[in-house]
Amino acid sequence: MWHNMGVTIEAPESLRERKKARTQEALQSAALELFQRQGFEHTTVEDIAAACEVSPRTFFRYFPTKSDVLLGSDVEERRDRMLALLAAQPANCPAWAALRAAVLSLTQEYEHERERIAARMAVIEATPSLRATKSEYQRGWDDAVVEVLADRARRAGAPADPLTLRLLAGAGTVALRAAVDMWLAGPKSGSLTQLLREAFDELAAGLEPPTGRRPVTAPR
Amino acid sequence: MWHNMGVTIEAPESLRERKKARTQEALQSAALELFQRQGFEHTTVEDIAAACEVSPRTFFRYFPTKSDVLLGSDVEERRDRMLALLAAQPANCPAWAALRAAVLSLTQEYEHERERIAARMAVIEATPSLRATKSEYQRGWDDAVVEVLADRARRAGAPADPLTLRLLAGAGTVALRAAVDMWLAGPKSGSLTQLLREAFDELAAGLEPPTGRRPVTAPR
DNA sequence: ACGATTCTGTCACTCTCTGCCAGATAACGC
DNA sequence: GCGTTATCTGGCAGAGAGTGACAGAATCGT
Repeated sequence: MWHNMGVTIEAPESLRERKKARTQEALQSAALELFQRQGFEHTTVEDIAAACEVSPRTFFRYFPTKSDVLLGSDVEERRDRMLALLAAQPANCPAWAALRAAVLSLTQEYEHERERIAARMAVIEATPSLRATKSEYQRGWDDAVVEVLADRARRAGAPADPLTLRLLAGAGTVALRAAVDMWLAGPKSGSLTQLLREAFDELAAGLEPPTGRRPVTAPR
Repeated sequence: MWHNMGVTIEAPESLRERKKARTQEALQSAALELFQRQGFEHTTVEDIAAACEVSPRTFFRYFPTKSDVLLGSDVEERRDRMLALLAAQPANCPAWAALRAAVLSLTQEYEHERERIAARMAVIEATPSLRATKSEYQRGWDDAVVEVLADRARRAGAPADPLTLRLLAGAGTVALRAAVDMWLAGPKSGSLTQLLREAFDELAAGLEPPTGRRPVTAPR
């Protein structure tokens, strides 16, 4: 009875659950469409709610802020899976390699939904306030990675300099962000996995070129 | 006539200019004090304006948003000076060394105002929306650094892979942020200059430890 | 079918931020 | 000095995000 085209639909739960899930998704897709068409700032919550025939008050029962209709939910879920994967790496595996492995295995499932991610990113990049919110999400990710890495080091018996930990986590974020940006910039850039490998390897190898002249110091 | 304790006061400009500068500074310090006492979110623009005996409407003539009273102006000025310094590095100086030199010479003047920076940072760290705005500022810095580095590479005749450029700029931001965080965490951490040197050197040397076991890949 | 639970809409409200216009104040020419 | 002009300020009105409270509707357990 709960089959569709031979694909089993997930458990029907209750009528309430289904209705909730349906309006939540309706709000998200209506919001994305309106944001793409007329921009984030020029779309009011009233517009989104009206498109779903729902009161504005109800919108805020599903999403704490207007931004969260675009940024929330699945991002955090994936982040948690990544952190779990990082924590599960063998204790004697070096931190950077563990980070690299966790990120790579997480982003493999991104590969097939470039379209959707690109659409969402386009809205975010075009809206300063959304860029800010996204940055804040990433910062939370950084802090969590620092925590997990500190745990790993503690468990392995190494002292774990806090500066080193922050540099590791921050470098991981930078590698991820740079690779995703390149990946979304055009299909010619290659696969996300390949770009990620390049980014992580480049940072691992170090940033100092073999040789060069000494830099000048500040004037006065 | 415009001397005070033997120190020459800057040009008096006009009466209007002086009044403007005075109320702007008054708004900033009143805002900081109120933010520290009762938090950013629980301080209304009306509060700040009332503390300076000014209408709320006037507040927004000095600062486009409530956040900008804490984050604006001098941050951008210092950023521009840093970018100019980076652009002025010799063309054959490797990018990472140039970045390091520019950041180090910029932050030397921070060394003596730890108190003020720490106070401001405490408010920012305690307020998610301010953390987000700060992250957005830093992102703008990243983009500008990428631009300058691309210019340098173009001028030097090198191809300049965009991924490498982003990694360099991002790594610079990470080093700066990590060092400043450590510096503000406690006076025992040492001078900011020393912390910055450590951070830049550590990233330059690379993140891969000599050896270790291979990481595991993702399940399923 | 009937209470209990949960969801939704309406109303009222705070706060940020903007446009508009009238009045105050400083700058400039004479 | 005096009048003219540019600039600054305050008050008013309003849009939009977000929140609390309450009544009614839908759904759930039995």
